[in-house]
Amino acid sequence: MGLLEAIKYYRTFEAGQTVIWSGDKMDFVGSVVTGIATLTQTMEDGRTQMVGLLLPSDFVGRPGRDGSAYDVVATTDLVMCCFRKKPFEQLMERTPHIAQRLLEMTLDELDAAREWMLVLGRKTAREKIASLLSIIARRDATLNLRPAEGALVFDLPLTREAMADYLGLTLETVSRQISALKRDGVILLEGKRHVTVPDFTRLMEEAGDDSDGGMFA
Amino acid sequence: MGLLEAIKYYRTFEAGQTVIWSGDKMDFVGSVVTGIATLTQTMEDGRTQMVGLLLPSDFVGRPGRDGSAYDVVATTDLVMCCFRKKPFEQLMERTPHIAQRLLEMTLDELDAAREWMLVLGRKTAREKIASLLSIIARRDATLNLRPAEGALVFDLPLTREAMADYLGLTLETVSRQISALKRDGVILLEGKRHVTVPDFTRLMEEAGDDSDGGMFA
DNA sequence: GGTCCACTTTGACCCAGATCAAGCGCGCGA
DNA sequence: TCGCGCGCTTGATCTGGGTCAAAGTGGACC
Repeated sequence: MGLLEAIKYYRTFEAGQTVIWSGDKMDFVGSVVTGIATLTQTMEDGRTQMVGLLLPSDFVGRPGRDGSAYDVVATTDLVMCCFRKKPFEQLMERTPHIAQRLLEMTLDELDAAREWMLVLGRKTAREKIASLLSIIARRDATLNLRPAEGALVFDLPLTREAMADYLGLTLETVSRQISALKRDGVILLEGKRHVTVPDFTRLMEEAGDDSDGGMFA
Repeated sequence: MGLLEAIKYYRTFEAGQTVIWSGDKMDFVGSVVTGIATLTQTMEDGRTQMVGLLLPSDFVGRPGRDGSAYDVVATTDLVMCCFRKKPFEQLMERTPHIAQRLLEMTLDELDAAREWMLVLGRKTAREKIASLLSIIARRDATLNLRPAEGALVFDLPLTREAMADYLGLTLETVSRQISALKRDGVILLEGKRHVTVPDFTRLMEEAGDDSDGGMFA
């Protein structure tokens, strides 16, 4: 929509910077252009759980709600494309296709969240790590249009601690399980972050996700 | 919308009956009228995780997808109001407000799913049980328009096993923690299912949710 | 080149919750 | 009325992952 073009603007954030604090008023919505951000919830005693991983093209914000329910943090340098909420909402009223597109994206996110509930509730630490790696590998492959054949290679966009927050584990357990997967030849590591997956099917099996890799677009 | 009225029909299911199997083609969408249904995912080795609890007014199905990603099971006798998918989708094209309303509901579900990710990933067994009880109490109170003051009374709509599936626990742990909450006076039990919460604030504290009970509409 | 600091790995030990195994109680059908 | 079965409780034991502690990277900045 050209109309959206007219009211958009860009914001940039440095790695580590908080985009929005939970509870803050949020007067814009937007989407990630480049970089990675996370959505996290925190309990009073400091326990935290990541509830969303925002990659390029993902939508941020909630039309019809004033405050953010989560902390949004840039984990890498981040560029976002933003729209002030008011005009965006008005535009949505007048342009049905925006709501329909947004509905589709939200349903995708809901599916991802439910997939993640299975991971959090029922998988072992090793399976959790394998699940996260396969999701990152898959999304990375689709974003960069690399063929999902043979060895997959990518960089982990998250620290061990962020992975732990995503998976409901401690950073020590994350580190141990990654070492174990490396020892067992499921992955190869170069430095701390650069991962090679020689056999994606093997990784899927380790994730307990067997069957094929359907499920995600 | 009167147009929706024109194409709706009702289906009933008995407690325990499966409404849709994961992977099946689903040629309708709909919403719960009375009774309770669950959305669950199952791994090949039989581990299961509930990923949604459908109470009256909740929407089932996904416009724009053919198969169901989850098992949908009636846990009580169930009445659903259904629309064949094709006409519903066509109607959605022509009637923007339906998509907007659906978007709102989906965003609410997404929030609930994210809340649940915190429960699954970071809470202790006792906190998980308290969280589930407080959610059921809250939804029950809003549905039945009882004032949320003084003692809350409700019936558990789930077996211990279903609660375990929701919470990522075993049914033994669920049973033990419910006994513990009873012993500590957080709840009173009459029979296996009838619960009285003498002090809702206390329950919220046990859930680790402190602060007030905002969050849900 | 050195030193700092944030990130990571690894080890030793412990505990919440899983697993395995009996029993209990209540509703239902014969 | 009896007994059968399903849902639930309770106990004993085991273990995956948490906790606490210490050391190993490596890159950024002087």
